[in-house]
Amino acid sequence: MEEHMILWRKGPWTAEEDRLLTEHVKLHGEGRWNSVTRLAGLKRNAKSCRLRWVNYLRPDLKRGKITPYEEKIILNLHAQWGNRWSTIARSLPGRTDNEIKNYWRTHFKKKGQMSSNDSAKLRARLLKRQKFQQEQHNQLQLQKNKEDMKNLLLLLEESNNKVVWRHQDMVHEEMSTVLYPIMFNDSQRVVETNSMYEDFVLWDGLWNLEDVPIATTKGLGEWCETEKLSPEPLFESSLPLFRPPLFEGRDVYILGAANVGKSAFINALLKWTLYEQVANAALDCQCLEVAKDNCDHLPLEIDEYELVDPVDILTPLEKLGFWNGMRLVNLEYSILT
DNA sequence: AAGCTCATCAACCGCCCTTAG
DNA sequence: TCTAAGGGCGGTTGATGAGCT
Repeated sequence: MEEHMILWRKGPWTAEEDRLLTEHVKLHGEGRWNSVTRLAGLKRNAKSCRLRWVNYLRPDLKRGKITPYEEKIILNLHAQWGNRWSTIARSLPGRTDNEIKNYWRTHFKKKGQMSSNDSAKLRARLLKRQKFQQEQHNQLQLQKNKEDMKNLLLLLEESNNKVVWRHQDMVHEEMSTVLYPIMFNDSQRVVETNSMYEDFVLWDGLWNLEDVPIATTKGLGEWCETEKLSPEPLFESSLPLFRPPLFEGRDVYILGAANVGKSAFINALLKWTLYEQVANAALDCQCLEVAKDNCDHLPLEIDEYELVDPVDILTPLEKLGFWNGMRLVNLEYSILT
């Protein structure tokens, strides 16, 4: 009854009001906002107090601009959840639903049709990612075989064995000899199994080999032995160190360095993993850490050093074709989980 | 310099859900 | 079971400042 007689203050909060509210919360904790007015001497209603605390005074709030990485999270989550701002905010510690909502409306809402297109693309991305993850899950049974293969690779590396490549003659010199590993010397092990074929379907979908604009003289389906990788030491200290990518909660990271040559990349892949595993790793991880240096092939803007969604790299690369994908070796990047 | 436009964001509003009595 | 209080959430408004003409 008494409350109806109170003229609640509205509008911007003063420093004194902030101080009173902060003191009150320190003493009594969050909640019971209706009592704030009485106990703290504020002429604000309960909702106003709660909002002020939640959106502005809370000590764990992150100040400053939304980072590109946060923006990508917002975009992805909005594609997934729509306008469920509080749900999105839970994935961004220190950011409030109000802040995210405002950011979205400011930066994306007005783009109208374009944003809906983006949203559709993002949904497609998410579906694609989910598909990859599902594929990966389905292929867990094959994991052991791949682990064996990896071990074999290590053995091969040590014994300087021959590697069989799938070769495509490339017009561009840069692309003339880079290959992706399929199988090993027959004497060691032929890994052209159904599972490998499925893996290639998967990989081919990622890089869209059929869309490679550069002519090849050998058929896409043609397998041939072409070259042996260099027996010299695989890595200098600054060269990339690839670790076996994911698989069910295992740490995944790929550390690269600037000016990494493609052979080093290939060797690294040979040393540690298969392409599709790298692809899955990239798609499965949260972000890539990308440095500006030597990433001019990246299909997105990089400011200094930042985290990006791997999909933002891989999806455009998919359109460029497999060989351009190899340019990833020129990046300094890491995959984090 | 003045006026206008636009972006930004704090704050408010109304609806809804949960919970306690 | 009903009701009111408390609180969460998404949509909207309005003040402010920066940039442009």
